[in-house]
Amino acid sequence: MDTDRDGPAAGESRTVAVNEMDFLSVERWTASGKAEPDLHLNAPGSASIKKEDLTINIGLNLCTANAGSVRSIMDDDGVSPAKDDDKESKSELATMEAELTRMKEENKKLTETLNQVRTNYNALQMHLIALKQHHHQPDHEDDKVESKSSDHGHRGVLVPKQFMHLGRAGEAHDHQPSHSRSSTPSQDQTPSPLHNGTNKEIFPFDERGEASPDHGSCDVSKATNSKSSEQAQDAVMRKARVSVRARSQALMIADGCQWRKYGQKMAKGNPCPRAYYRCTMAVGCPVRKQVQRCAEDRSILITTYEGNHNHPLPTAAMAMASTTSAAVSMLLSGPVSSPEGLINPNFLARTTILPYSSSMATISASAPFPTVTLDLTAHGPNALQLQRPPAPFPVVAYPGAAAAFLGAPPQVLHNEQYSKFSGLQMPPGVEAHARLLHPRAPPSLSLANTVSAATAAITADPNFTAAVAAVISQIIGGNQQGAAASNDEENKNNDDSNFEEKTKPTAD
DNA sequence: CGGCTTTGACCGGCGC
DNA sequence: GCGCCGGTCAAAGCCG
Repeated sequence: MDTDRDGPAAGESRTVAVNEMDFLSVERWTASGKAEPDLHLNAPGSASIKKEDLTINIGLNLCTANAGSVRSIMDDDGVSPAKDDDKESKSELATMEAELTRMKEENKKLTETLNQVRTNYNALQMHLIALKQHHHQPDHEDDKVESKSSDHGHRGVLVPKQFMHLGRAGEAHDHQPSHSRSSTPSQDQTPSPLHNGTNKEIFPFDERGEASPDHGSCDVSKATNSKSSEQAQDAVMRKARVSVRARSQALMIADGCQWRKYGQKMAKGNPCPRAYYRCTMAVGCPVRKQVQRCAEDRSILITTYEGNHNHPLPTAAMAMASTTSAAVSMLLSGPVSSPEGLINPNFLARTTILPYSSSMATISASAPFPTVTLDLTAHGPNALQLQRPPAPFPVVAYPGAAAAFLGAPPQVLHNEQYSKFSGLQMPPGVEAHARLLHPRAPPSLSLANTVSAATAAITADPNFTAAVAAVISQIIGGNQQGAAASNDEENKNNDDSNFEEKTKPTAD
């Protein structure tokens, strides 16, 4: 209880009451031994928060920590030192309870403030990145950023849409013409319940991928044409997808969502028909998916997701969703020129720590739209492929692959998930390496690591569908709902078992 | 009877 | 401008 009184050495940072909001819970101890607020958003280029925001830290921790933590914090503040063996503590206890209640109420407001801070942080980072991009590519990149932000100036911040909202849900607010008919449900959908009001939440399957305007060309002159580039950009924005290749004999993989088939077409170059499904778990959910067998190997089922759910997902769905969303985050992170196209340096840097993934990132210039391909069938180095348009994304690079995911609820990927990953599938030393790269890794540890681990785990298991269910669901789904995780345990298990049951006969 | 699948028609984007 | 192609619609039929 008194441990918090003795702070670490001066200048040393420590984390207090690690919890859902631990990425904000950093104190810096000064030479005087006094903890002074030094809050950070745990992200690349983290932005400090003003001193008055210390209340965010305290309030949030109070609401999530146990009573001991509460007492510790209060001790630090000298408000009401609790003494368990003292009868007089009764009144102090009442005071503490009142204080706790007050802070819980305050927590709601602070959470909103926090969301705003995060929004502003992302906005600032986007702006910084845009400036950096401008520094490296002064010809045209910034023009697009500025034109883009001016188009959506009603949001009040200079943030490329690409990173603020990856899914189709944003279309309703963007007043963009849809490529489909105006009567489609996606046009008038309501804001997602998962949305925290910051206009930047990344949903599971949130992969509109607002990206390159000139996705089919590197022509600079074309890029300087703001009008045409915007149009092309809009087209790509709607099209970023996540494709999952899985070896299965089933009609489609069980991903935890309910789907309704609304069409089937014969696609060119593939004798197998392509089936079109839309999510029916909620009215107006814009998520669609295409299911098609691979022309070369018909035992491989290719499932392509597009759009973002406007409803909470079951655990099993969250598992796949988180993984694919993470992949999208990487896809949309910063580009780096390569002879073949574009490679995200963060992705490479992080994925290559896995022995399985020495060359996981490959670029397909044939992909008309940014597409992440999670190849769950491969046992070789190409288990995870990134496909993006051959041209650079016009808006900005996003140097922190995980940063996009920071927009998602922090419980999506978290400590336990990471440790589960580590314990289950990460090779020895990899986790240590990862932590070396990211000393405070768990809360926002690179998505690349997560996906890489998932891919490695899956590819290491010949029974890949069982691996998908058992590994990803356990890792991500087990904690995806924060406090509800424990309650979901049974559901998770059920989902997992269902998943396995559905897919088992198909997994070789 | 409601929900789902099937399937031909329709629409829009894109390349030539 | 035309044709190709991907994606979607919607009527009809099926199923529990």
